[in-house]
Amino acid sequence: MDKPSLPSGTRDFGPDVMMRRKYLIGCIENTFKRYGFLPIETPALENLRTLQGKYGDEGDQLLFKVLNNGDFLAKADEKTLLNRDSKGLSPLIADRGLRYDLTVPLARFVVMNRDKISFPFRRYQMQPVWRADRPQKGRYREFWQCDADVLGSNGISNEADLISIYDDVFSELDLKVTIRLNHRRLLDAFGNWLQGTQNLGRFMQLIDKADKIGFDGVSQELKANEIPNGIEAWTFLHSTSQMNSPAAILEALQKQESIQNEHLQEGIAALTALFSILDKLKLNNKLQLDLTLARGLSYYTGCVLEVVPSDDRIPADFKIGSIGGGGRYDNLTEIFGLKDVSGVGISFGLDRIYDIIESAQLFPTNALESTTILICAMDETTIPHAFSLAQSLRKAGIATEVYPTAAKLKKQLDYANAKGMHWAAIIGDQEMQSGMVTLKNLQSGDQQTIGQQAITEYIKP
RNA sequence: GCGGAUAUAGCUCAGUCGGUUAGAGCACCAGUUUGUGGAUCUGGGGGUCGCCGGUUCGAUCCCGGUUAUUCGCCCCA
Repeated sequence: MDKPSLPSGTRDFGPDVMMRRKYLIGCIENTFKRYGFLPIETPALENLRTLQGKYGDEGDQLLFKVLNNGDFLAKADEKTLLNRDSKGLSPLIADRGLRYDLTVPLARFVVMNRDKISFPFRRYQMQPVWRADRPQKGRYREFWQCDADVLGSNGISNEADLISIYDDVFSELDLKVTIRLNHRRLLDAFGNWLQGTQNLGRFMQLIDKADKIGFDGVSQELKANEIPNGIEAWTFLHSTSQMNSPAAILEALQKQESIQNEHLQEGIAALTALFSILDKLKLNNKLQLDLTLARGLSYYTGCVLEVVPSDDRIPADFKIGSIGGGGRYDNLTEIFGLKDVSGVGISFGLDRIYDIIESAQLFPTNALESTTILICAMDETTIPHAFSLAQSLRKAGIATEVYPTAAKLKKQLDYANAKGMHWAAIIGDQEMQSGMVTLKNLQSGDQQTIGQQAITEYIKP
């Protein structure tokens, strides 16, 4: 018999981990609801046509494809087969794939259900996604995203709402983060200076690495890639980003002659409006207008957002990258045949948030609580009685278990301890005859014999 | 797609400069006279030392391959 194993990049979650994941999920979901978002779910499988071409070339390569059923090779082209041409063959044998994120499925959903949706459509979705990436620390092949998106509204106030959600959730989780913000239009404005959109795309890719390789690293890469005016543009961007107020940054952009065009004005107008709302909100976490933030996903067209942890309690060597991201995408539904629907959304990377909070030991201890009381029967004949007591406790909202056999008391109490229970109720001959129960506090060790009705009052804090 | 590291009990890991019965802690089971636990004690079960091949009288240990895991790079949550 083979040893059982898991596909790489996937994990089982035991009860202790699940309790904490549920705590995170609950916190995020409650916040989404508080902002008026409604849930949807979509299938794990999507048609590959839906997924392909939305995430850039790199993204396409990371799609998990699902082999067709039936005798698919019979229909395959002979040349392709004989040439062992994987790229040519794959469209012939795989029509479906696992979803890569929740945004593209949302766009498909909205297009298909446009008649039932009233816009602006505020939906949230918390489901696993899959990427055929090389697993490493903080990177899994199956991981959860928790998304909130607004579709069908251009208003920049939506961005303010979403930033506020980020702030609320991480405040509630007691994790200090920095929310980075930029606008694609501001970067688009650099197109002319860099002499072309291709250079601009490469430029954005390179400056996005600034956190990792620093100012000089990016400069070297720009030089190596021979981006026209790349160094000049980067030097300007970098120094401008150092300024501490958004107003100062926007002003500096206005003064830079090489980027004067309609893109720049559009971006500045949007951000000015956004900050006029955000100025009225009290945020607990740092919000940073960072012109070097580009973000990889190719469908963003407006604001882009990213959340990075910035909490002192995280061990210094625990580096894991961003734990959330989002932005505005103006044309995503158009690909599926619905024009003029702008979308904006954010995503929480549940698994990374878990890893961070675990590393900083910020999970509340009560996130682990499970069963409150164990009923221990001393012999088989008292088990039915134990069940009737359990039923009344459960009706009172107390999580109750009956130990399934009349095992030795030591064993039953060991079990209660292992599950972190607070109470044990012991029922034997003595209790049966008197109609009482021996109630033991497993933390203090105190115990007393009391009437069955009194238990509920006793246990409830 | 590229590079590094690792692979021994259910888990975390020792170890053998190549040599007879491969160890520890945790977990599990049993007992300490049959109704009192959360690090009492005693005992017990459990391993073709990842897989295939080579060197050798002899390989868990050395060498080659392979697979898996893991950490980086690319990219990303």
